[in-house]
Amino acid sequence: MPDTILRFAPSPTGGFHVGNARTALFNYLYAKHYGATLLLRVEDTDRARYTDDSLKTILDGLSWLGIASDGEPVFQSQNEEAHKKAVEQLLASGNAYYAYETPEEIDVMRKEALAAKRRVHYNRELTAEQVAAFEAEGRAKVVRFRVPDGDTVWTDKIRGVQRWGNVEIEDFVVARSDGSPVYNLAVAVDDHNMGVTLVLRGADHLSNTPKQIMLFDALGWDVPEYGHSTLILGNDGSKLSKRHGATTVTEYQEQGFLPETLFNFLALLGWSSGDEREVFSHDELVETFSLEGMHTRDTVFDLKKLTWLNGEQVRLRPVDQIVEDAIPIWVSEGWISEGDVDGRREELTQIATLLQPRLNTLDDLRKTGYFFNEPENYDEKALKKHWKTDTPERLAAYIDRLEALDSFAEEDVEGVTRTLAGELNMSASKLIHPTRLGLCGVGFGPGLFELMAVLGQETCLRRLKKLLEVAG
RNA sequence: GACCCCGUCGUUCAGUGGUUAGGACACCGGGUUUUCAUCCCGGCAACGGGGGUUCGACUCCCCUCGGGGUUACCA
Repeated sequence: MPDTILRFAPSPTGGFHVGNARTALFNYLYAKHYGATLLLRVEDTDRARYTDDSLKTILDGLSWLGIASDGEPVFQSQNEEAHKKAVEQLLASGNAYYAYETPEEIDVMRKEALAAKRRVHYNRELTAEQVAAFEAEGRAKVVRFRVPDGDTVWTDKIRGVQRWGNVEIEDFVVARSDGSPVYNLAVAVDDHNMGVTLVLRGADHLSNTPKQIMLFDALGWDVPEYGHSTLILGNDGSKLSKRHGATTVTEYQEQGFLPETLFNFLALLGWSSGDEREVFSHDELVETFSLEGMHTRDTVFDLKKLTWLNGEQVRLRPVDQIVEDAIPIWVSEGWISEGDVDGRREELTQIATLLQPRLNTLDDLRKTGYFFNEPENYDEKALKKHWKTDTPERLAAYIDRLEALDSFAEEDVEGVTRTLAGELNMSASKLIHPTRLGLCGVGFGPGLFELMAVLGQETCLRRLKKLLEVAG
């Protein structure tokens, strides 16, 4: 049994759409799970829309996600000779012909075809005189594939037997009037030349498959196997596009989602393990993946679930990794500088430890300025709720106690807090809430005592005194 | 319009002839906690409809309805 060769064939004409990323992921998982080869082919034949930037975005996205292909990428534009040769072969064997219809004529033919409920019939049998006349006229000609009679059938690895009546497919263009190859031809030729044996792609390619199979047949080549996964939908049920919000890997990366989250989430969009597990690591996914788990039902991209999953993945990361994630964000906020990092690593690690359980996205790290700066104002709601008439007096007493502490470790701070509360015959929360407000400016955050220990005695005292001044 | 794909809670996955139709996200309660988050407990909520087949259908078949995709000298 020959090795399975897969390919991922993005077209660098824009961002790295999550749907494409998912296709890449399924190919990758298949390759890793079943021990196949995954090739990367860059479909750069649309010169008008191609950009280097887009190619870089896709390549960066793949490596960010941890999706590696085997060997060097193939650039479709460099296979033009092979494409042309195939077109000539098709012409020579009578499987393709020159068509001279003008766009205007095609327009009319389409309307007729629509009215007659059939496909467009192009003139397949031009006489030598007609050809000479068109040439003399200087009419442009394209090469069209002569779609044979009968059905095109394949057994889809995901959907089972698929049958298309060829009458539903009009003679499609394989080479433009400038001689350049059109998509389906280029794909068939490249897949053949790269030795591709299994094409795994989205359901949006379902209608291309019979065309490509016919091309393989006409060229006398072995037809690869095909498997078509689902479509990713927006929340209104239509194919996920810009109007639904973020659609590219890059955007999610920028919003603070982790690569392992996308990797995990994308896999769940069109595949499931069969059991109830949903949180997977890279290795678990490779191990658990199977073609049998692939779905045929389109799935909606649920941002809420992605966010939840990201929280799960954040909690799975080692805290040192969270520190690394946080550093560039805190630097960009101006809270720390690159130079600080090495000297403050222990402190930063403590902060990350407190933050990790309550992070949904890395972006949440941008709301943690109180670890680095004094609050500039105090949340009004929290102030109203926790600032009573006797609060200043109690806080003053609390400050005295804190000032007297020799050790500012978490348990010492907690001890002195509870002791004072006991002496004043009140609940510790009467101290805790105003203190949090003074330290953070907001009414929520990590456990107060661990927070205070990380901030340190001096900082806590300074901030509490300021609060007393401003609010008291 | 034609062709194709799909049809279980709002979303998602499981269920493959006999189940109180299960899990997750979201949502709503409750517990834990100094707050938030985490965590724990509980609740809400679905087999689109109609015919068959069968002793028995969410599961099989047909029709219908609904949603989506494709219908290019884009990829």
